[in-house]
This record gives sequence, C-alpha cells and structure tokens, in this order.
Amino acid sequence: MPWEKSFDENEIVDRAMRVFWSKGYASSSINDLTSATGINRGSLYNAFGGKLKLFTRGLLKYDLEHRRSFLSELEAMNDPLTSFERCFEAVIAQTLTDKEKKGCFLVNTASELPFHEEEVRTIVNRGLLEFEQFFQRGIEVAQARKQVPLSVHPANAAKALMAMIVAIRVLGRGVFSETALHAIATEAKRLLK
Amino acid sequence: MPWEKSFDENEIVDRAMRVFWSKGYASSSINDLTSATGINRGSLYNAFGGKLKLFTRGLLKYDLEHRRSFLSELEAMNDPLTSFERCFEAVIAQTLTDKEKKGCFLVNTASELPFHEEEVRTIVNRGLLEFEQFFQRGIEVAQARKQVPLSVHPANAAKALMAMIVAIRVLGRGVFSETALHAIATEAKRLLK
DNA sequence: TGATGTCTTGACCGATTGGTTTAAACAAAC
DNA sequence: GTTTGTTTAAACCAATCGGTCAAGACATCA
Repeated sequence: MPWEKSFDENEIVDRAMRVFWSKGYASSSINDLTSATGINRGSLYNAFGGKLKLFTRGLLKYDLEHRRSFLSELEAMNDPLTSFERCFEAVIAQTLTDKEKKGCFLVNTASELPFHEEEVRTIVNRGLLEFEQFFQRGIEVAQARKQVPLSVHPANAAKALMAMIVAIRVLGRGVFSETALHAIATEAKRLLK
Repeated sequence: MPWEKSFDENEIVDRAMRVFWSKGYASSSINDLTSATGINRGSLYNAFGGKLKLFTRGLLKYDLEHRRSFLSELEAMNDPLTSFERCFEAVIAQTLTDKEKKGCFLVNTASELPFHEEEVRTIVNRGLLEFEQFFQRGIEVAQARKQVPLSVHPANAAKALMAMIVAIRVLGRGVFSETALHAIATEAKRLLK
C-alpha cells in the first residue's frame, strides 16, 4: 500500500551536507537546501524533520565519510611517521584544491560550537578527539620503534599536532598561502624530535 | 544650527563590536545591534551607514584595542622568550575567563573569511601577520642572544606559533579543556629548542 | 477497479530580515 | 521667536526566514 520515496535519501543528505559545509548552519536557509537538493520544502520536513536534524545527519555523514575514512586509511599504513607526513600533506592538498574554501566541516562547526546543541558538540568533539588519538597512538608506536625520542610527551604532542591540523584548516580559508601552510607542517614534524 | 548626537559614537561601536564578536556577522541582526547599543534603527544607519560598515568599524576597534595593544604590551618586554610565554598564558587565560566563549574576534572572522569583503579580509590578514612577525622578531633576537638554537627557522617557527594561538582560540570555544590548552602551549615552547 | 496509506506539492503562516523614508524633536544662529 | 540643519523615532517596505498543512498524486494491495 505504501509508496516509495522518489529520491535517494543518502543523496539528499550529501547535497545538504555540502551546503552546510560551505555556509555554516545559520547562514544556510531552507531555500538553499531545497534548491541544492531538488526536493520540496515539505518533503524535506517530512523526510528529515527539519533543518537541525538534516544538519546533524550531514555532519555525521561528513564525519563518517571524510574524517573517519581518512583516519582509517592513515591508520592502515604501517609506519606512523609516514602516516603523519601523509596526513599533513593530504590536509594541505585538500585545502588548496578546494576552490570554494569550505575548509573542514568539523573544524568550521567547532568554531561556532557555542551555538550548537549537545548532539552536534558531541560529534565534533569525538571527531577531533579521534584525530588526537590517532596521533598519540602513532607517537607511542614510533617511540617503541626508536623513531621518536622518549622525551616527547605523547599526549601533549598529539594535542599539538591536532591543533596544527585545525589551524591549517582555519588559516587555509583565506589567510595563509601554500608555502605558509607547508611551514606549519614542517614545524609539526619538529615536534617529534 | 546643528544638533549634537545624543550618544557616544565610540561607545556604540564598542557595544556593536561585542555583538559581532560573539555571534559573527551573518547571525547578528539589526535588532540585536539596536537593542545592544540602545540607539534606534534609523540612527544606526544615519551614523554608520549600515550593518557592514558598523562591522568593519567594530573589527578595527577590536584590532586596535585588543590585538594591537596586546602585542605592543608583549613587545615592550625585554626578553622574547618570556614574552612568548606570557603570550600563550594570556591567551589561555582569556579563553578560560570568557564565559560567553566568544573566542577571538579576528580568528572568528578568519574562519568565515570567504564571505567577507576585501576590507575585512585585509584587517584580518594584517592582524594575524603582525602576530606572526612578533614571533619572528622575537625568535631572531633570542637567537642573537643564544637563547634559541640557530637550527630553528625563524619564519617557519613563527608561523607555527601563530597557528597554535589560532588553534587555542578555536578549540577553546568548546572542544578543549584547560589542561589540553596548556598542553598546546607546552609543545609550542618545544618548537624553540 | 477500488480502497489504502504514504509521498509530494505549493500555498500559507506569523515572524523577522536588512534597509528606507517621513515627520516630529531639537539645539543653535539669527 | 523664527529660521535652519541635523538627529531622532517609528512606521513602512518588500523579501525572506523556518515551519506547517491540506489537498492531490501515486504505487501497492485487495
């Protein structure tokens, strides 16, 4: 008796995600979302429940398909130091490639965190925490392999590396040039010596 | 024949600045501004020319009274390394003190830079550049005094230190705890060894 | 073919957006 | 006290905001 949806829900979330990603929550209007997704105003509310719910879905999708898959790709590499290098390289490359200068959806959301609900805050915090843990685990492994001196404090250095990724993402939206971004990456490496 | 304004223009800019500072440009409505400043809608347009002009005035005021005065206070110290330490301490203290979690007006604006006009971009870029130059000059002086090894690359390290200040400001809005922020500062110091 | 129940659509809601304009309030100069 | 030039306040503007809803479109099952 029912009737199948005429659109691919996943596809809609993906397009909505890109709107929120580039404009932020507050500046994305329902009209922006309907015209980007192609679905009607009412359908959007019927299928997702509203702007906030759709934002959360989009953020979760980003977290899963960008942050999470990026980290597990890096984690799969056998040499931590190489994976760190690849991490910074990739983040810089993404920053330079993106003509829209959208930055990172998680970082963008982090810098408007005071206006978001608990659920959104949780997603952002978890994402950044796992980034930090990726660095920390890598440092500990590298120390065990004598690639990083024991004088390096894994937890602290990991936080600093994550912070530098965040800074690249923010400054990459218009402040820093390519060479300046690379300078940050260069210095990040020095934290492990 | 004229008639004096009934309000202090400087005071109005200051209150408007705080609105933009905590909510960003797009999310600050004219109503927010009139109720925060106490002046009427029409007066605001008559005196300042509009929302964007008022934003720019506020950003300039922030740049002058917060960023610029902070830097010159630090620059007045005779020991660069002490001034760096004081810099990170102060930024962390400001972050923790601020119950509104407003962050830094310049950094907040930097992370929404793609939506701003050239004039705003210029203010932000200059502010962050001068922060970077403060670090670079300090490093060079410290190197001349043998407090920092010559193996440290002043321009690169300065960019990294500035990036870490930016990260503290962003992560301080809800992601990082006090101890995590201090960890970043601790690692920043290690960049000069 | 007809009943069922979900999905889509576009109109509609009141509130708010940034911005303009008109007319009254006003102090100073004559 | 009248004129003058500016500032003020509030009404007003069209456009848009997020969100709802009733009515029609549709595929499935009987």
